[in-house]
Amino acid sequence: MSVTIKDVAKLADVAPSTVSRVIANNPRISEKTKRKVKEAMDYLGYHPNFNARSLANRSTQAIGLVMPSSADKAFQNPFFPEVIRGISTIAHEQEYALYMSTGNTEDEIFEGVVRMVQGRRVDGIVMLYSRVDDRIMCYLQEQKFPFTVIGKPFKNAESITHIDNDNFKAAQEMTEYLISLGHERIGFVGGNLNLVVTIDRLLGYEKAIRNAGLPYKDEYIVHEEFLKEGGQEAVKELLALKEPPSALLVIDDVMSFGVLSTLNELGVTVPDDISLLSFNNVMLSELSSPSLSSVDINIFKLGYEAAKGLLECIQCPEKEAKRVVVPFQLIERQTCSKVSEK
Amino acid sequence: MSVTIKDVAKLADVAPSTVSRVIANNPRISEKTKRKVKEAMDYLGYHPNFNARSLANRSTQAIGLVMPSSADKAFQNPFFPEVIRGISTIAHEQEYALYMSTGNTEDEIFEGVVRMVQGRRVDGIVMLYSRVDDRIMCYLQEQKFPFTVIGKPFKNAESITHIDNDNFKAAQEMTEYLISLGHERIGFVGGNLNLVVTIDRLLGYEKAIRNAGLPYKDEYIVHEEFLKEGGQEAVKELLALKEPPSALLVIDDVMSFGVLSTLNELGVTVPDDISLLSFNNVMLSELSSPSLSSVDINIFKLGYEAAKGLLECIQCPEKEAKRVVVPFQLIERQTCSKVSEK
DNA sequence: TGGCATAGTGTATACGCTTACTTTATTCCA
DNA sequence: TGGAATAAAGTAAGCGTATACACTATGCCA
Repeated sequence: MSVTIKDVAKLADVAPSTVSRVIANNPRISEKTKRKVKEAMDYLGYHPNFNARSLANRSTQAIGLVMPSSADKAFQNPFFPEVIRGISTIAHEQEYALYMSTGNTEDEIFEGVVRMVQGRRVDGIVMLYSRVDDRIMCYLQEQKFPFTVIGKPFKNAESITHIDNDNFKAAQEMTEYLISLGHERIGFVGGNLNLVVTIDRLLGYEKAIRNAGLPYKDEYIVHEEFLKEGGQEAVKELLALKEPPSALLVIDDVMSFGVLSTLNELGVTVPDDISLLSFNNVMLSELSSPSLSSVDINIFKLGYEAAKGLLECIQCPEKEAKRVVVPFQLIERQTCSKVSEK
Repeated sequence: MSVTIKDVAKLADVAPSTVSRVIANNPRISEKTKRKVKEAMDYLGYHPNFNARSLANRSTQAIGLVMPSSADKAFQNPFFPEVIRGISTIAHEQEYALYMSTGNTEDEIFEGVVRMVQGRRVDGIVMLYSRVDDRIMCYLQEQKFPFTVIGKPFKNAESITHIDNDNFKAAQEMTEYLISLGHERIGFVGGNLNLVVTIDRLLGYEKAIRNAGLPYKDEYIVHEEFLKEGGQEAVKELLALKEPPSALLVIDDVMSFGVLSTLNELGVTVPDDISLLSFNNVMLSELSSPSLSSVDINIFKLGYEAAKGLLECIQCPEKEAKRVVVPFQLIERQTCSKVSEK
């Protein structure tokens, strides 16, 4: 059917193994033969069959991506395209292909991962999120299958290569920044509490609040999905407090969009009535009005480093797990201002 | 190393071929043997090796997704996660895996596709976009490789299975809708003119304008990337006209975000000063303020049907190409109003 | 000139699975 | 009871590539 190594060998008048060595650019083959074989390959339009190669090789030249449930609203977050861009950049450099696994339920995703791993479809996996008590991560560890995580693993973080921002520090510094603007009542709008990133940022927030000697109030802490319905309630509750916050630290730009929209409907002006500071600096964050002040967490680099780390794991399995910390940077736009004197 | 069909065969005391037939659920195997073999499989934790299977089988149980250049801003459009959700739903149902191909340049993408196809990594491909004179599509046709397209192929549309909205009609109806609100000066903010969808919608817009006996003015037509920088200029130009439009038909919600933001900065109020109507109804479109009136093009279904069509192509290659039209629906929110009397 | 490195190629087997073909066991009817 | 028909399982040959090992030719030195 399609042209194989044997066809090339016949045409170039060499043995199949020689052709194989030419493909692998084996130094034991003379330049002359290499040229001859390459001509034959071009002439026939030969392309190696990856499946055969994988079988003989025990390597697939593919890496798997594990995304959150596609039913989850988070799936639509522009974070993912950007992180994938980072991953695919290095994957391309090293001629690795990308395999995707998603599903509507957690079970579906798990099942997909098992198929990837056991079926030897990929050489390693990048987890695009880190949640508390993740079944998939446990499974991968049990199987001793190479993987890296974007975010901090909930447990065994020392033994798992992971790429993360220092979310604790970031949240702390950002809270301090808000405090430096004169805000004393700062709310925290978080997302899914099962995500480690939520926890880290909340802790950083708490640290800054306590360091500054401000009261840490539970009613200032709110966790919601970013969608309008949920967010609306949360924001209303916050504003209905006797002493409503004058600034909000929001865990994600998309969530900020929702918050912004709700505030707008309620007739609250940002940043005059309330300041807003969020994380991620996704491409859209400059498109809202007012445009979002946001912490650039360098999503591209998170992806790039995660894939790079994974390829290292694959190539030298005995290498030690490491933690890569990607720097963050505040991008000031229009949603933060000094607290207004009343 | 890992457990193979032979190990299972040995344990179950049958021949490897029998095990293989049990996996394929071949009716020629008695129920008794099936049970015995399945027990052995469970006991050993057996999972078939996909590569070996692909090789023997000449089928991979995987489909490839071709996305636009990741350098392209369009890559970040929430359209893609949603379309992928549709694809992955049916892929999961039929136990197909998803392969992704992206790259920073068109060449990289092309190369990736060639590797997918020639390397037999996938059984078929879904093109997630349709552009004018697309090299990849030509290549796939030449190779007679199964593929489907989301959007309308620029040429040979009859011979390529594709899933599309009736974008011409949609744009026409939406323009008519704006006209019915009393608007006579309607601008069109398009995106990349290399995309077939842009062309179709522009033509629909033109049709409606002409049908209504309104003047079709080139200066009302603008094409920009959705990012702030570009969009800003375009919008400013439109508003600087002697007779600026009172309504804008925008090709994409994300672009609308940019437009909205620019208008805001310019002190133009939506929808009082100018109405805005866009396409796609991505999840974010309700999160802007005012929330976007948008045409729901049923992105999920586009993905679902594209994958379904592809699987049909793969399973019966002689089947004829077909066109699937996914219905659209206007979602009225807050960005359109009757033209204000002056 | 014989022997021995060394470079360059070829041979043959394995990777794990599918499947056409064969063989064996069972049933059933004349 | 013999033999055809059928059901069930086994044998073995690939699928396309990689690679350990074997082999040949050449050059070099003693």
